[in-house]
Amino acid sequence: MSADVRMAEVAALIGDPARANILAALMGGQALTAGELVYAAGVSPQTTSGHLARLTDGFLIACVKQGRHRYYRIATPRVAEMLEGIMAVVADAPPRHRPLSKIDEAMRNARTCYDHVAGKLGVGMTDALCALGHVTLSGDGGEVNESGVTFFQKLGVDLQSARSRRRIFCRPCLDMTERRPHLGGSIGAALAQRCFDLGWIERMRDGRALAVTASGRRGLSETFGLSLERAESPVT
Amino acid sequence: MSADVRMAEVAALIGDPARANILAALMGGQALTAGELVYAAGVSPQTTSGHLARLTDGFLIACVKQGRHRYYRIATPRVAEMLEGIMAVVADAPPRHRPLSKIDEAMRNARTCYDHVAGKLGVGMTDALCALGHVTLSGDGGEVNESGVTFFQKLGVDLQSARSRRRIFCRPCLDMTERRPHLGGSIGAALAQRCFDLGWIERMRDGRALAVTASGRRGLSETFGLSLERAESPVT
DNA sequence: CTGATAGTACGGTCGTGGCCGAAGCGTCCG
DNA sequence: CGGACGCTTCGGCCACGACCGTACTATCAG
Repeated sequence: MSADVRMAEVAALIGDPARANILAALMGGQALTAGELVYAAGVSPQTTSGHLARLTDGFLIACVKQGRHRYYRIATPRVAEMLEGIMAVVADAPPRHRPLSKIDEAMRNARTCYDHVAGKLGVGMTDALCALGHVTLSGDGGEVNESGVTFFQKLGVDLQSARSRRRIFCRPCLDMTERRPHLGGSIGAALAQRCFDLGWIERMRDGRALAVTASGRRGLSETFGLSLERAESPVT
Repeated sequence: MSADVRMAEVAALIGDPARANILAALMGGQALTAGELVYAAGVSPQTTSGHLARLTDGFLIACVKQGRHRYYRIATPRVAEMLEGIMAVVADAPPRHRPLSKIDEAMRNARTCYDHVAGKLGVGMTDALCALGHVTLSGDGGEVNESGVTFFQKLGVDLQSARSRRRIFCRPCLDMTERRPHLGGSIGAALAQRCFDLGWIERMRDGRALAVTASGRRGLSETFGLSLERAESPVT
């Protein structure tokens, strides 16, 4: 009973549009300053500050001071997973009025989803991994096959740190825009990290959207057999 | 952007105490009548009815009419997983004021969590499965080992229907009261179902709490090596 | 020191939404 | 058919909380 009340409190924190915008922005995986979050929230600085304080009190986000800036980030991976869960329900249920074509083209192409890759690129890589038999995804879970272990090691993905305890974990994360699963979990995070390290993808200046570099285009084509639309060239 | 607004809408639905109580009650896995949910919600029938309408509109719960009753249930497994995610965050973060000793003894001992077993019993079974090497759980995922496949088959668990696509899925679900993971996912559901079929556990009259029967005590002891406290005898 | 920028705290206004009483439908029973 | 029951709809009351204007506290640059 008491736990239900706490559930309501947490949900109510997420249930305000301004706060939801803030959390969605932070789901990009980067820590952002209060000022940047003012822009994301779409309300005044004072109001945003209040929201940030409440989210911090509720342990949904954490704050570090740095000079005269304060950087906010999602508090824990568990919080990120919770938000993914909500977004999955949202993406799932409703052919509601707008089919949300207002989302930025670059965002739909490639973006981060907390700590892994989403959008057309994320779904494409995931499809390739499944098609090549490296990974098997079911409706609500998945696993890395033998060939996948070899594949990831050859690619230089750090499987060690991806095994949070004993075994690599791998799970589908329903893509908000594509309405199909992309690779999440610790293996998804490790793969994304490796793509950054290889210089295949870079964050665009708006933070969450990703640009595929020239070497990335080559690498992704050779490794995953992906041929990417011209659209992802670093326009901005 | 538009997706964030929808996220806020869904979260706001959960963010009301009365509605959170309703959803928590339905997380027992059974469909309940509006009348029963009035009791769970803790508000008047009219108000509850309004809440039920809003939850239905938001696709979080579904309703079937049956005679003069209306049975409500969680709309989809995805919604259930979302709620589990929120409860995991709640159970995770806070040593808040009350260490919630107000929860019913029977509930803490054994209860359903949507479609699988939670509480001391659920955690106990899960620990046993891990200790015997049948199942491996990591922080955010898990898998059934070779010996586990044999074990479950011998127990009569329907592995076929537990493979939602190709492979059995298995994941940890953070126990609200025990603060440790118990077995969730489709394999958790199948195991719970088998325990019901074997007559090892039964729902107590309040719906969510479970009673371990005499044969259940025997079976759980032989199969999992669990020795249960006397407390779970069907008191009510 | 002054001025500029980043961020927070306070106080008052206002709208959304939760709540209940009363009343309205369907369903079942004798 | 009349009445009880299950549940919903309607209307009005009230409060919580989101919002902004103003004012305040850090940090940095010169």
